[in-house]
Amino acid sequence: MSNSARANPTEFAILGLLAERPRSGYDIKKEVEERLSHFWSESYGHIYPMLRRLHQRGLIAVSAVEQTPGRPARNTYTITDAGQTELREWFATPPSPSRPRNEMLLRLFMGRYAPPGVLQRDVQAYRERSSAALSRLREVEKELAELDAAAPDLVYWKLVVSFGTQLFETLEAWSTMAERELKKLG
Amino acid sequence: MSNSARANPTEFAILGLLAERPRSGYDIKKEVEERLSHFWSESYGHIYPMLRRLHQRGLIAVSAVEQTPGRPARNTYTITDAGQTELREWFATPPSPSRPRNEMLLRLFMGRYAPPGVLQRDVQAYRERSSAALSRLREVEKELAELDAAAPDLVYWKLVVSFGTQLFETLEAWSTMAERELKKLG
DNA sequence: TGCACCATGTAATTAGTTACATGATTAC
DNA sequence: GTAATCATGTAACTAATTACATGGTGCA
Repeated sequence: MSNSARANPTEFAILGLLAERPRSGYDIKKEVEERLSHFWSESYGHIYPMLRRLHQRGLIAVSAVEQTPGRPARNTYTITDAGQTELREWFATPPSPSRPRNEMLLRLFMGRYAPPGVLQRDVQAYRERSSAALSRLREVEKELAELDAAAPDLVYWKLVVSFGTQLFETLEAWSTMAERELKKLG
Repeated sequence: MSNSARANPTEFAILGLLAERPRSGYDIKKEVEERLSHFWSESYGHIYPMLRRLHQRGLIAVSAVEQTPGRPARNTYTITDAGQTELREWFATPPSPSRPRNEMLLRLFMGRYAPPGVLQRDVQAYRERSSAALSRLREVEKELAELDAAAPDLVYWKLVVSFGTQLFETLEAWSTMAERELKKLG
């Protein structure tokens, strides 16, 4: 109902994080990077204007918290009841399947025009990123295992993390194979 | 060198397809859908303006081909030598890692706020899309197997397709598991 | 002295989608 | 007759990034 102009997923990423606890714009960005980075991303240039919009729409409240003197005031945003409602209503409309855009694969598809060596480097970099993401997620997995089994988020977080580990294992394996194939070409 | 404003991958998707053979804007869109859809996407609203820009920069040439009378003329675009050079130079700058945006996972991450049943439907839809993509790619795999083994593109296309099959197998498996877990929650 | 981090935000730009507009042909 | 496909494009809009601007704190 609440005629939100149009469901922008960024809006809900923010609302969802604020539903956990109040945060500043800076915190939100950090949180996205630390906990959502394997499936989500946001930039300051998107977060700050969006916070203002959410505030105008009454979905979040702001409080300027003075910190240790001299430091800039921290704007802390809290989700309102209207925001809670909006968040829950978001789930009613199914997610739009994202149109994929994998530049590395585009290059590989056009491999015929690539100077020698380039694709091997591309794939290698891809593998390295996949491996790094994988080790990071393995750590997260351990952290989750230590959480209280009754935590209401645990099931969901485990699913999200296992998505990541399975995905990056596959990407790592594919990259290794692809590197080998490309090397054969000389 | 050729000071291209900034490397826009869409530009190279188009240039790469035109390097294979001359095509119309309509053809390009179809080609992207039929052959690149598991890792790339383009819309008319992006392709047509981009074709004009590429033409202005001398990277492609146009010829209005009259067809059966009454039909609109088909604008056929051909890559120029400058375009060929540009395409090859593109490979010099490494691909920018795409920032991920998976709305289904965002919803799952915030699963605590979801009304019952919603996430199961989300994941189910995700699995169905993965399965569909997988069967499509299996067919493509068969088609590739029948191609001339000496075709210069074959190695690259096989790698791209195997990326897809391995990816979607993983996504399918994960979805099946996730559906089961979510069902347990009631 | 300099770097990393804390902290907020705006401006300019690009990327990219969706909706609109038009109209013929072909196959059912 | 009606739906799908062929075919081209523009206009309006939204999403989102990058670069810019500012300045303090704490640590090595």
